[in-house]
Amino acid sequence: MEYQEAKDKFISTWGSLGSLWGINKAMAQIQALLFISTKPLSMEEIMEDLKISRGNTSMNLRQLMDWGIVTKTLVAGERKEFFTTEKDVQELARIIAVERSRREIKPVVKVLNDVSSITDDGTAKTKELIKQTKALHELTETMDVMINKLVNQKQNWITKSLLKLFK
Amino acid sequence: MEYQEAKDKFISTWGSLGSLWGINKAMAQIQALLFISTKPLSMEEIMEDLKISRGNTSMNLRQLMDWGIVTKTLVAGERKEFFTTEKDVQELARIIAVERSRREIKPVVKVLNDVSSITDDGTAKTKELIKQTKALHELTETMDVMINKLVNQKQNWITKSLLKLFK
DNA sequence: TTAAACTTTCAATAATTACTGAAAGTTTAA
DNA sequence: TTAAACTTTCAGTAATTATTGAAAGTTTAA
Repeated sequence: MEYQEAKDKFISTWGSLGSLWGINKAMAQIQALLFISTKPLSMEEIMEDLKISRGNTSMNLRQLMDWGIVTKTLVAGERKEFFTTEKDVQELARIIAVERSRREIKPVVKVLNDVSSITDDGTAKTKELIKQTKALHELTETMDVMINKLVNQKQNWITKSLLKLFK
Repeated sequence: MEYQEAKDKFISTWGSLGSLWGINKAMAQIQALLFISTKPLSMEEIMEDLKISRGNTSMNLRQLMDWGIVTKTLVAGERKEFFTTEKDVQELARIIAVERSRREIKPVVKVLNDVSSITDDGTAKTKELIKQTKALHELTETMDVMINKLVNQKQNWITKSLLKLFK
């Protein structure tokens, strides 16, 4: 396997993986492309490399910037905009964890809390609903706390956590 | 908010959440319904409650069984099949974690390993591809190991882990 | 056996989600 | 200013994914 094949394989795998963790294919592919690029890329270069339209590129770059994963970079002497992604995997993982917590987990915790707080009318089904959603609420919240604490350890957090868990 | 409203809210929230962790809406809704039910439910009851077709119900129940989250239960004196879901949230979380590791993480680790093992032809771009995919490989593998070890602690694993991490 | 009760399969279709491309908008250099 | 260089927006369309429903398949009781 030589460069081009390996590159394509990486980008397409990362792309289809994206949908699993809640971002779309193009978004994940753009990030992947930037991740292995040796220099900032322009919209033009991204479109050409991934064979996607200008509109699509623009929209997905914006989303990546909203996530805080990609940033605009100025290149001396160039008028157009260039883009780079966070290159440190641990930092990348931190950003993603925090964003997912904010976007996905927090809203769910809220709903679970609301649902589990309905008044107990004494019926078995109400009791079961309360009991189960309470358990889910507690679990989800614990996991969210865990993620947010882990992530605050910054430097080398994943390895550090692994060590802590199994020493 | 009384029972029916709370129930609907829970089922629809869980349903839309499903797509975030890689299962479809109907599948997540069926699981949610079983999760708060006080007794095993038949296909008929599930269809009616969620207003989905027989075919859809059948296919998604199968998937839930493939995941190991839902099981068939026999009800005395009844010919048709009844279904129940794992009721313990911690056990549920364990099953999901293990399955996701197997279905999603493991294949990615393999691709990353393949890609990062290409021969270094000395060019900057090849060096960058190798370096970055190696870093990603290492991280992904560490996280996978972490998940699998955590999950083997069985009883009360989430709370235990939280304590370990922050004592 | 057979036929009723039930479940599964799958082609057709609906619903959702992603993508394009051209027009509108913005910025910058002259 | 203005016009070239560039980016964003968004209605239309394409691609993907989920759902239906009816036919085929299976099981069980008589």
